[in-house]
Amino acid sequence: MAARRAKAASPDAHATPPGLFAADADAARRARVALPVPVEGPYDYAVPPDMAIAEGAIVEVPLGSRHLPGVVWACDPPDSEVPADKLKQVQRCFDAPPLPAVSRRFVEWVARYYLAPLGAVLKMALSVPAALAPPPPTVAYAHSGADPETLGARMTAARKRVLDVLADGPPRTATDLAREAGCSTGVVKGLADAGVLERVALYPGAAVWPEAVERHGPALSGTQGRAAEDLQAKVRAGGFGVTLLDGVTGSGKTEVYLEAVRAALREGRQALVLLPEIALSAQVLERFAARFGAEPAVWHSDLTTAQRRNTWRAVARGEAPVVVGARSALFLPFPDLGLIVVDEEHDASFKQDEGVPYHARDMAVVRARMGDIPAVLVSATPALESVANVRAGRYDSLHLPSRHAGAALPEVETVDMRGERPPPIQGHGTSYLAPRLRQGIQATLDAGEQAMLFLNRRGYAPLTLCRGCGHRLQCPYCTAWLVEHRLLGRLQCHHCGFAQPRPETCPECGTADSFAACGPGVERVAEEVSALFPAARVQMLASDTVTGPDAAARFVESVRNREVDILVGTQIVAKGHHFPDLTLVGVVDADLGLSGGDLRAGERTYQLLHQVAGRAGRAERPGQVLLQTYEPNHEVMQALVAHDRDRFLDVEAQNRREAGMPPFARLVALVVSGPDAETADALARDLAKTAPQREGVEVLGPAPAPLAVLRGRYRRRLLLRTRRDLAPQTVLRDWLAEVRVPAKARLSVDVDPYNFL
DNA sequence: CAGACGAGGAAA
DNA sequence: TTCCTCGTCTGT
Repeated sequence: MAARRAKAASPDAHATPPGLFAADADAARRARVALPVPVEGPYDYAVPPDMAIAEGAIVEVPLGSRHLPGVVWACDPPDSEVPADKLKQVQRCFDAPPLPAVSRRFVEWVARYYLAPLGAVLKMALSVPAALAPPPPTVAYAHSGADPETLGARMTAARKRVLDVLADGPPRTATDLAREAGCSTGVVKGLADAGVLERVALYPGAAVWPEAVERHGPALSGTQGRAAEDLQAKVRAGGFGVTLLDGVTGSGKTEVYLEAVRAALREGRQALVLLPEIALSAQVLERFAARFGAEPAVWHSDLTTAQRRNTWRAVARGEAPVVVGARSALFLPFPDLGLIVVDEEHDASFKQDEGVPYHARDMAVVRARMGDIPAVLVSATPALESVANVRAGRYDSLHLPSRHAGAALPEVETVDMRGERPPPIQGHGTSYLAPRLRQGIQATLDAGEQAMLFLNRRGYAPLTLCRGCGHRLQCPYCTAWLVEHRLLGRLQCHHCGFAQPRPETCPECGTADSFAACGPGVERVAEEVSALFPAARVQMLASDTVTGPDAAARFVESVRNREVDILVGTQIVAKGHHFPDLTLVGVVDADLGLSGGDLRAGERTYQLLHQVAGRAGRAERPGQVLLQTYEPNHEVMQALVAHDRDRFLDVEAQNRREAGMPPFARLVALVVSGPDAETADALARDLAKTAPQREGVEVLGPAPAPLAVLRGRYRRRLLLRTRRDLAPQTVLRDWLAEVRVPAKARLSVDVDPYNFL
């Protein structure tokens, strides 16, 4: 209130630009500051009289006993209820670019949509505390523009070389110039002292590459060219719109969207390309670099602090034209973003599982809408959500046919495991490879080609049981079996990280040496393959055996160089590596992803197996794919065999519509957890009792979560389902306002859940 | 989130 | 009694 009066009393208050304080306001000015901590809303602070501040400014404020960075959300908020004597003072304003208005509105929108505290979302946008202090600029040297002769500067051969080197290029450091000119740094410094060169501040950051815009990529085919032109036109015109760019591997979709990126650069605007975290390999980045002639700025979870700081600041200053990043790149402070591309848009890893559970593909669309710019979603196997949006006319679509017109499609067959039980191998025991798959591998080896076996299950065996009493080795903290990892010599829980060595005796009946490994993991399949094909070189690959990008790159090299005959791997072999001599792909258990209560089980299995199948054969060499399944008539298998994605999507859409499931309805998952079953049950019951009752809204559950105990906490699930045209957030807010969550219990809310555990 | 604070257990 | 761990609370 005091602030409002002060402003009204100021004679030229009306002349103050919106978002700025009246310069001469003598009463206490207030700033409403959003903090990167999960408090419900922004807090108000007093602004010292001599401090200049505007909305979006990043400031330092005290909170409790510590000092935190925060973002000015509003200047002199008219509705402040906090009494003036409670206000603490803004300490200082960081010398960093302000958080752009679009970013602020975006943060706010994400928080409201996912029912997350504003601060929890802001934290993602302020993830780089070190970036707030200006980095010490590097000193670089540029032509001062003065004529050496008028300055009376001596012109030695070395000095001449430095000037020549500098003539065709940007300012550089003394070290760089000296190296290029083949002299000592003293020469460069001498020129600067003489006034021929001037010292300029060079901010470390992502490369700026003006020439990239004009660099031409490979020639595009007719369809590709038309698609590229369509996207470029959208980028040039600006304005919000979403386009689904859909085409199989080898259809040139990357080249097409890079043309759109180029158009954004030509407009002088920034472009963001989102990729699933694991796809951000050196390989992919090299491809971008090759295409643009310079490294794009990169953003993912394992950057060093220095890289993070440099990239964040470069983006904020508008100096990073292209950012290639994982989902969190969405929260970078782009001042003038002109395009967002989401590659592999169907990939489930775009949904964040912990913290604020946002979906980066969906939020990319929201970010595009707020920035009034186009978004492009790219995939060979688009998500049903995206396809439904195209069919409903909300998104445009561009389809790219395969460059090799069907020739590259591998032949996909099912191996019916009901009829083709794998016979045990002499002296080895259970087998997981049917005779037909074994023959296929043999034929591939005979032809001098490579084979790959895919099983999306790490370790040796998913279950270990006692032959004496039937006891199953379980995680002490989770409702889950311990997975044997024979290479590591221990049993692991894949949910909480618990690990123990394999016990000597059964903890239940005490029998020694009584354990039996049940079911296959990649390690076990690799073992079997080695026994079946002793002459072949077998390589096993799983996320826990390949550590870091270096190991991955070395591995790719070894397969390319024909140092491996048979490759056995999990998920990580599915992603786009091109192995020209790999002609057979065997899927050990194609049904693996289909069980369980996941509404997208079929869709995901299709996407994964499609991607794996795409590893077989390339261009001139036809590939073969064998799917071992107990359900050869399942629509997923049928669609893969017939290469009929659209029919699969039709069936899947029909099923979802009939079941009243997304994308034809909205879901919010509520997971209740507590230290014991009673606490969890009590809260779940309370929630059920107060469940909203109205048209188009439905509450399913409570039911024990599939992982009924996780990390020692007991879990119950409820599911809120609303009609597509209703906002579940409002319903949920009203509902949750009625329920008191006891201190030791927790309630987590997941809007648009993808994880049904 | 991170620090401050208080309850309850083990060591002394 | 003290010290420490763990869990709960609070922040303008």
